[in-house]
Amino acid sequence: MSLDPAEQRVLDAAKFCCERWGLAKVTIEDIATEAGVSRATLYRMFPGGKDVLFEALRVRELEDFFTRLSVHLDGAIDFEDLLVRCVMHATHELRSDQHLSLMLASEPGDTLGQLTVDGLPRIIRVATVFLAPLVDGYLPRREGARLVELLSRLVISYFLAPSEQVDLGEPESARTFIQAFILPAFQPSLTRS
Amino acid sequence: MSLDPAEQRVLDAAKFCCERWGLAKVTIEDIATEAGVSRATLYRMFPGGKDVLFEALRVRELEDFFTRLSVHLDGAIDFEDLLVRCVMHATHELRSDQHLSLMLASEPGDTLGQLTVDGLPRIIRVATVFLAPLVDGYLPRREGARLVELLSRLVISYFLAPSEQVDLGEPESARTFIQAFILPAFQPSLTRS
DNA sequence: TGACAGTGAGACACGAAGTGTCTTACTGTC
DNA sequence: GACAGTAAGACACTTCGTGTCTCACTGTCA
Repeated sequence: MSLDPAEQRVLDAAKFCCERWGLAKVTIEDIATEAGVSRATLYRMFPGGKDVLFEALRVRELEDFFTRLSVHLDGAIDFEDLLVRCVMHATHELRSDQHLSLMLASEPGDTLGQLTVDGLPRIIRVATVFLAPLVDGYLPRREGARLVELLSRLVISYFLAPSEQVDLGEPESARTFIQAFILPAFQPSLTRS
Repeated sequence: MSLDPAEQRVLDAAKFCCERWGLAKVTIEDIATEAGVSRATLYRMFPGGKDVLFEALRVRELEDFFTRLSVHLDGAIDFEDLLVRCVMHATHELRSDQHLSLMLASEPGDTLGQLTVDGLPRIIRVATVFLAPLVDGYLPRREGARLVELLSRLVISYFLAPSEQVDLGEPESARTFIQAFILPAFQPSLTRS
């Protein structure tokens, strides 16, 4: 979870190299050089090499994402407001993520995989860790997890393929969407509004 | 000299791949795939592989450069005007060259080498081929070659490291420069002004 | 001063990937 | 129907990246 400064530097270097050369062309050597550490040190920090390193990078990025998101959720006045803020600011975060758009442009296949197929379980896991406490007041634990998963899938889908009907980055549109498709499904389980 | 369309496509692909991944990371396979030809065809076109291919690319870029430059030199009214236009538009070309600035940013070492150490003789050679006919009316052949070499070196130097004193992209500054440092050296050899 | 943890440098074997050449089969053209 | 040009892929060879290991060095604590 908590990484020391040297490990953070290595992850920064990995991110930088990845933007510069693309995941497919980066070598451990590139990252070590960029981070100013030796290859030996890098393997000591991330035993398993490239896979483990990029796994750690994705987890860090994801945690940063939800940390930034959480800031916008604090002032939510009720359940509906919480969900609207959630999908809206998550959408904004995704749209303004430079690294993500670079990766989507240069290596669509892998990056899409990280958002949909291979990476989605992790996204949902981290989303649940961060958001579950916030919905805990409104829904039973199990229902909360279902909700977080549903919202994660929807936000990603609407981000990747924007809809003519719905723009989850717009407050009104997001509110209408939440009211129409989300709230009804969870109304029966609500412990308070 | 004259390349067929397929060879042009391969060179375009090489240029594109080079911008995307950098010279160090590009493979012959990447270029062949990008150009939509097989590796065998690529080796038939450029026997010697990567070295020969990128050599051909540099020559083509250089010829394009001087072809574009020549357009601006046609209306020169006298020797001084010719030289001023020459350094000014060459400077403009260099400054607005997207590919060049990408390469300078991503691989400064190699790119600088192509402008100064390894690549300079070729630059001077091509410059002489293109510009000698234009100065032929004013200077003996041998003096013309000396002049072209001198100007090439100066334009590149001022492009790479801009001066506080001189901006060869500015007409007045370029004229003052030519008058002060170039014309006096070649005045004695002038066959007409 | 001496144990100690962390690091850089580099050797090493292994496997993956890129290279350059070749053969074969296919396609369109004259 | 000969022909030129090409894609595809097999091939041996080389280079490069990987993961592990050892050793020497450095700064930090006792």
